[in-house]
Amino acid sequence: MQLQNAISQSISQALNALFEITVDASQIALQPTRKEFAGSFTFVTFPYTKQVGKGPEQIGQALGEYLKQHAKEVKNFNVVKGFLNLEVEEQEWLRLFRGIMTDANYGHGEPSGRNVMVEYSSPNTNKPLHLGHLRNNFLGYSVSEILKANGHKVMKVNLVNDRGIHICKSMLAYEKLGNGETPESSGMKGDHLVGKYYVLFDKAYKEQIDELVAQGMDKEEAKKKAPWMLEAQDMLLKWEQGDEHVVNLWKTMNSWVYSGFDQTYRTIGVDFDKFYYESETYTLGKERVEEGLQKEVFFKKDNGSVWVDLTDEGLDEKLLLRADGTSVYITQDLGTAELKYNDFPYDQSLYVVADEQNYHFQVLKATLKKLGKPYADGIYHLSYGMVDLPSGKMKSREGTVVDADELVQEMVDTARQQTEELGKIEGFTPEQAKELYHTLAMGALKYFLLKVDPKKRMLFNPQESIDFRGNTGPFVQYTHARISAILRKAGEMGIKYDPAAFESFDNLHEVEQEVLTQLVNFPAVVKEAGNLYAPSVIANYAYELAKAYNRFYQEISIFNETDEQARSFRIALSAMVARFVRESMKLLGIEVPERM
RNA sequence: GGUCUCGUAGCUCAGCUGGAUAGAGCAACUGCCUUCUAAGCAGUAGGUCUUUGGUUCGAAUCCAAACGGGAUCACCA
Repeated sequence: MQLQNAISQSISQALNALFEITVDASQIALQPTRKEFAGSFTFVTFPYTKQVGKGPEQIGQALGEYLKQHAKEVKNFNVVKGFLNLEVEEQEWLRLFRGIMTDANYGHGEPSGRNVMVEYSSPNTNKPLHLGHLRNNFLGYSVSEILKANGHKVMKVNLVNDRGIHICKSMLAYEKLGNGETPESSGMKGDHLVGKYYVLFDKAYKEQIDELVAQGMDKEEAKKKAPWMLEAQDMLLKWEQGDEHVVNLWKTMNSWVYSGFDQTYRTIGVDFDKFYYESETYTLGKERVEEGLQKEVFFKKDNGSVWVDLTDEGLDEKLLLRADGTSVYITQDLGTAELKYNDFPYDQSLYVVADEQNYHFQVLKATLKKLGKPYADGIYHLSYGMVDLPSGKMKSREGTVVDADELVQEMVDTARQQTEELGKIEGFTPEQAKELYHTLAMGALKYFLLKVDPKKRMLFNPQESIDFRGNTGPFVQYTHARISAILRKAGEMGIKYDPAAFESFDNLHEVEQEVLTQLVNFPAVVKEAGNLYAPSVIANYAYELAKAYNRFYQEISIFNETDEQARSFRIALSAMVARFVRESMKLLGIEVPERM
């Protein structure tokens, strides 16, 4: 970073000295030099030909000569067409490297003073988590870590969707068919037990519809008139009236689900600073509607329903309150936005929610803007695509889902199998082995879901289990394990590798240079990932870093090196790679093993 | 139909605010373990960057249109 800035400065000066044109250093973009050419940074001269009145190669030559003389960082240069490739003095690289070694905070932004709230997970309490939720959870957790690394204060929240007709469905089915079954009596995890009754409801409901249709009823009509649907609606009404029996059932079943979720959250390694429950927030928002009516940014229709007109924003009119005065989905969100802001005055509020709700969040933001809320601008919908199966979209009700707990278990099994096949399990206690399998399984899974741009839909094929080779989590983890072995050995041999141990080393090998370039990039990568809310940027970086290191590892021997300074440098380089692999993976919520 | 979004190798995906001959992994094929962990490394092969126009010295990248996939447009959540 500083290196590039220094060179940009010099180029700015050179342009001024040679051609008498003024270009601010911040406007001078350097790009990494392509592998085929000598050099580290490339400056493109085409854009300046008009201003200067000379050809691109001429400019490149003149600039190169000037920089070689005047810029201490520049060792040499070459010009290919309009591309000025600059070779950097090795001492500069090594100076940077020593700086990184002694800066424990390297790559982490200074405290920004900005507050960011990240809402993610936000499950329904009527069914267990599935693969789609995993993408959500990993994204939310990782983005939070990345934002923290950028110096922001982050609050992770989970808005639990614990009320509504869908919850009543599983409650009703349980009452009808449950026979007092409990997680203890059935041996099922609580969320799975409740999910079972949700599916049972749907099955019975469909049969009832078919029956009514067979009796000659219209299908839409049948959907509304099916007996269990009517009963579920009745149950919802009772719940809202505080009916003791219904509320108790609700509490019981919810507690089962929560203990199930807790277990899953622990397993997958995500957590939250605060929980909101929709059962406590669903009445909020009506004051906001009232406020909007007073400010005359909302309007009332003849039947008493309240609307906001967003046609100027390219959206439609949107209902905010029903004619009977009850709230709809968006009403609640208006309320919770205010509640969240009061709890934690944020500069930004991220909602990690699937892209099927893109429209909803546009409306939410536009509506809060109409209300003149100061926090409206900070609202950002971090939208992500569905995870598709080869058979198409996942649907909980139809049972065509990849269950999160099952998937994790399968990954653990695969990890065990692979490790055993490779014979890498010697010297592990059973506990250590178990821990390793879990680390690898979660590494593979998280990396798989996070390396892809969130916006894109992605395909998951359960038949082809997630890979442990190539561009994967375990590949990166493996690199860390390898380095750990080296560091252990260096420790046993008593080899020092602090900056003083390679003080006069200055003979960088090409592959070492590449590793170093990657290390130097880390802060820029963290920043970019933070600006874009993109864990994929980090994942790709971790992969590139690991790849560069593996090449170095293969080509250059460390312990057979007779030059002590060179040997120390290589160990130090390894140690730094391990450190930034670990830090990158931490930003993805992935742990790295010492041995594997 | 309106709006949003995606379209890059057989498959899954990278390609930052436009730059050189478009990159990885998987799958296929070739080499490399008596030397720091082969979950690795090196290599071969695989492309009309959906199409057509535009802007530019220069376009996978920006703009427009078309085509194709997906989402959404409820007094559901």
